[in-house]
Amino acid sequence: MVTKQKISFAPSIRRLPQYLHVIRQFESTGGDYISGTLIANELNLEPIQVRKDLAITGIIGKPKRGYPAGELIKAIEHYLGWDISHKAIVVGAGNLGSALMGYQEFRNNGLDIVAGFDSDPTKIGSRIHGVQIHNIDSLDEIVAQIKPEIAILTVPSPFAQSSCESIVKSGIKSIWNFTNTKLKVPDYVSVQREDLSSGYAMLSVMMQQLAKNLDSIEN
Amino acid sequence: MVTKQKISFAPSIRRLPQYLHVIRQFESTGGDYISGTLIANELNLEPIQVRKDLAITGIIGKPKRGYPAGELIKAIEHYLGWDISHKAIVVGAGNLGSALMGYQEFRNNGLDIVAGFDSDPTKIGSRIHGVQIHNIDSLDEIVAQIKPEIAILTVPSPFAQSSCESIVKSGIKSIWNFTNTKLKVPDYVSVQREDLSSGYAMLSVMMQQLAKNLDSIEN
DNA sequence: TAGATTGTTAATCGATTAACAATC
DNA sequence: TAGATTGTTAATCGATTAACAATC
Repeated sequence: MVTKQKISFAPSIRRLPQYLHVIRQFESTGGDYISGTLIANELNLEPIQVRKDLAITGIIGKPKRGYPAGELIKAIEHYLGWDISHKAIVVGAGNLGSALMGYQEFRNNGLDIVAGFDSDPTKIGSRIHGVQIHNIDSLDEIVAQIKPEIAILTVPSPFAQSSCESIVKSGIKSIWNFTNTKLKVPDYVSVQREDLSSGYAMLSVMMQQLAKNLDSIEN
Repeated sequence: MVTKQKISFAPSIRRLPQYLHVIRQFESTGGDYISGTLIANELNLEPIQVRKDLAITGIIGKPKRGYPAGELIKAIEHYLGWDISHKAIVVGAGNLGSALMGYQEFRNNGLDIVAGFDSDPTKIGSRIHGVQIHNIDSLDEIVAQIKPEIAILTVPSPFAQSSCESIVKSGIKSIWNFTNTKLKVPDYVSVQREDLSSGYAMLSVMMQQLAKNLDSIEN
């Protein structure tokens, strides 16, 4: 049986795209070797953390000089699988779905959104950011044709579970879930949850600490 | 000096909204006492983790019965500050900004989006999901009037830093950053970064493990 | 009552940070 | 060369999980 696995080094993996961004910028301005210290300064992190994180990609740096920027970019991209193209569909072509279809950053990193799906007749047949929108009823058929690896789920939450089931039935095994619904999926399907509420919770607690700090200064 | 602080219990705080969602649903169907075990089952977590997390809100449960649902909801809401209204503005009324303005989940949790800002003349003066869109040049003025606590930043990344500076100058101290830009802000301003790339990185690594597992089964 | 569930205390696990020799 | 930076090994820190007495 394929057991649901935890991803090791999750915190490091989540930081890699930030590094990639900084290193690409560095390279595009003609930079040659980039040090962990420089990356750390740019992102308000500790140099040792950057070095440890980069090590998981297999890159070897040069003492005193840093890491060869070009190779480092390739190493991160390869580690993340961003050096090859991944076809994806967007299920739910509302505002959020539309935003994601137009997100250039994804395309730069191998995520190729090839189709959108919606139930709204005024959207079906149109193109959003160049992506053709299909009737959600034709999901099975079109997935069979174009064989995408990823489904990005951006429907309103009441439709999340049922849409998810259509996606699973169509044969897609990776779902990026932007709804606030905990999806029930078979073991062989993996779900990455993108939970805006959790970010809002963090923001809220930060705000309370901010208020507390101001109080303690004033009094 | 107000030093930039780390939030303790961040992982627990991030899970609280999920619990809240489950408990509200439970209560709305007439549920009385809800056990940590039930919540854990619903979210594929360990009961002990749920109990530990709930404990930080100060809730006291009853052995054998669980937690009083109504009180538990109030405790979580209060811990997060979601029991009082927080005025927010959205800077950048593109697709993502529009999606957030229409996100009912936020309104249910005290986040009151009272104005949007954009530089596009066709948007200025209109309403998106009921929210009035203003010229970004009038940010200062309107913030002075309505005194929002939070700015949600959804401009294209080339404008992120400059928009951020306008926000800071206007006096707002909490920024929810949906751009992929690392913002440079004074010490007394806190930024919550919502980084879609990090989610995509996790998804990508999950997909690789999926592929590896299938391989090992086939061979 | 019996047994499920709580809260507490301790053990484990993994991530971050520190220390430092190696080196370009 | 001198010194900044690497990679490795160890120490610390915090989060998760386990064990279990208390109890409704």
